Amino acid sequence: MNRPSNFIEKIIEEDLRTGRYKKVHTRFPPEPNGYLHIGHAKAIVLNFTIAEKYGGLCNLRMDDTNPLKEEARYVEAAVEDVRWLGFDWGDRLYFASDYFDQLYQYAVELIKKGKAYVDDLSPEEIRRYRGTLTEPGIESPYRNRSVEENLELFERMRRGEFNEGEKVLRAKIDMASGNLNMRDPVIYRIIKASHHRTGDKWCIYPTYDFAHPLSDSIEGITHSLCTLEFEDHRPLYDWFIEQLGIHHPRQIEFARLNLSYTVLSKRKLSRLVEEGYVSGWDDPRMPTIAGLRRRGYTPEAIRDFCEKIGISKANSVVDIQLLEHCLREDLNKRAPRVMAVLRPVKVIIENYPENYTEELDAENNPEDPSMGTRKLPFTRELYIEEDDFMEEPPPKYYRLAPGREVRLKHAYIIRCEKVIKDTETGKIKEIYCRYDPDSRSGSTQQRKVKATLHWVSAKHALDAEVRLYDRLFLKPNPEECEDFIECINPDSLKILKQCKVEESLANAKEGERYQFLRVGYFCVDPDSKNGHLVFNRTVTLKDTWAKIQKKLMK
RNA sequence: UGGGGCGUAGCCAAACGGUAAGGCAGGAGACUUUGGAUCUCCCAUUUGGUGGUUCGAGUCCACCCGCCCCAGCCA
Repeated sequence: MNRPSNFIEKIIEEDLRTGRYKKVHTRFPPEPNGYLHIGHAKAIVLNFTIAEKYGGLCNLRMDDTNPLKEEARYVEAAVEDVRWLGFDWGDRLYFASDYFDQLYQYAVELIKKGKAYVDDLSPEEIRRYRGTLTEPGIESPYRNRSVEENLELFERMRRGEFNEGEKVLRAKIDMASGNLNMRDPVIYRIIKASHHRTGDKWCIYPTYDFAHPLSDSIEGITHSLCTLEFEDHRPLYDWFIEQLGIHHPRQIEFARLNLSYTVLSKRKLSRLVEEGYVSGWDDPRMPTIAGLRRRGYTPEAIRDFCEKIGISKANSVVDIQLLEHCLREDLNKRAPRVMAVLRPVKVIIENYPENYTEELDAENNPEDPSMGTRKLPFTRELYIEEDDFMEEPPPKYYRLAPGREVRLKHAYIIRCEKVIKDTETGKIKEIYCRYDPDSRSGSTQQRKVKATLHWVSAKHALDAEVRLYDRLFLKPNPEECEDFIECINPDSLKILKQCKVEESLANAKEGERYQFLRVGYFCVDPDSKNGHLVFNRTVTLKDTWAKIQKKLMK
């Protein structure tokens, strides 16, 4: 077995060695109140890969203890996302709500042991009685009710005899504890709402703090991996487990993921969706798994990223460029190359015969010859990219310009003879060139030119819509703005409708990913229909000219 | 000022008490029929600080400094 790759694996190996646990059983426990995002992916990858590495299992469990916030559509989305990432939980898709009967019994047991009581204090009173960070709390006047009375009251709570907020069940621990979580936390509350799974069976629901550790125990989880903010809930979880004398998982906390130029809190992501700043949870600018998928990310790239960032207890912000690096690295190996011209300008090859089409061979992926080749039609009239021509080229600009020669990818070397401009706007309308018939790609002649351009045959090219996505936020830390909404990048989406793509893309299917030569990686959006191609820009290629330009600007 | 954590490069992150891995970003160059990819080289005399223990300290001890989390009947 490989060496432990982080502190959690070290602990697990120690536990296995000392016999504290005989096997490893983890779980990924999302609350179905929103879509899963890249931060969840970190936890998913961690839990599933650890289970696999140590020959154990990982459950998928919905922590659905609050019917006010949870919805079935979110569980469906979560299931789809985890599966898409490539993980398998067998038949172990569980729900905390499956344990409501058991949890109720555990609560009754605590009452019988004198370790829980029904409190009549209002929410405001409970808050006031809790004390502050520096002062101890005050015990509720209802704290010392008899076991019988508590049992009866709790049963009546269950039967719906009280209103929401009228009564709660609290653990009886220590109102003077320095750890606020131990100051008699609420473990059951009255919520008269129907639950997405249990319907109207219950009107009292366990709190997360009660349900979570006990659900882990019920499932026989050995290592409960969670984020740092639950570190000081651990004594409470241990307390429940010990009072009840049941299986004791070991909780280990790690730092949650933060990513530069993005927000990863469900509250903020919901706001982006609800207030319409994005088109939905799966908008390609969203850091949700669904958004990344629609953007064209591969599960492999996301998993690789999750492994590269490591696991520790230090709060950190990972540079989004690392995610993009993992993406490019994966796509470079697998994406077929095609030619697409985003901002077309016409090129006419004066010395090329009219009404003549030549079929040129083009490799589908220079990184992987097994992906084969395809035929590309070459004709007298082509489109090239607007930025690939400059009438007055600055230094270090190697592309087409009057009198300059460039190669057309997979085709010939052309020389620019003259340009026709729109007399009114001054915009370049047509570029007239001559080609060198002896310079065809693959021919023995090896003339060198400084640049190679991508192109499409005007007659054959297909029209396409291309959506250029950029980062959603302008600042590395969107929290810097008073309201993170003000940090939104107004140019995070640019739609280009006049793009020209090579005809081989005619049957491109939803979700397929391509490299548009020299431009970037793109994938077919679900909005794409027969006769109306829509591509999303997944990520650009590294553009060294852009870098040179940036430097010259300074 | 109570409790719980965390400080190793611009960003992540390794390092039985034995002389600071790796990745990203950045820089320089080679190569190139994608200015892509690839390749080569550079990028911490020092681990928040100060003392101490030790032949030897990022690792052990003491004190100090800084940052994060907790006062939901959210998770």
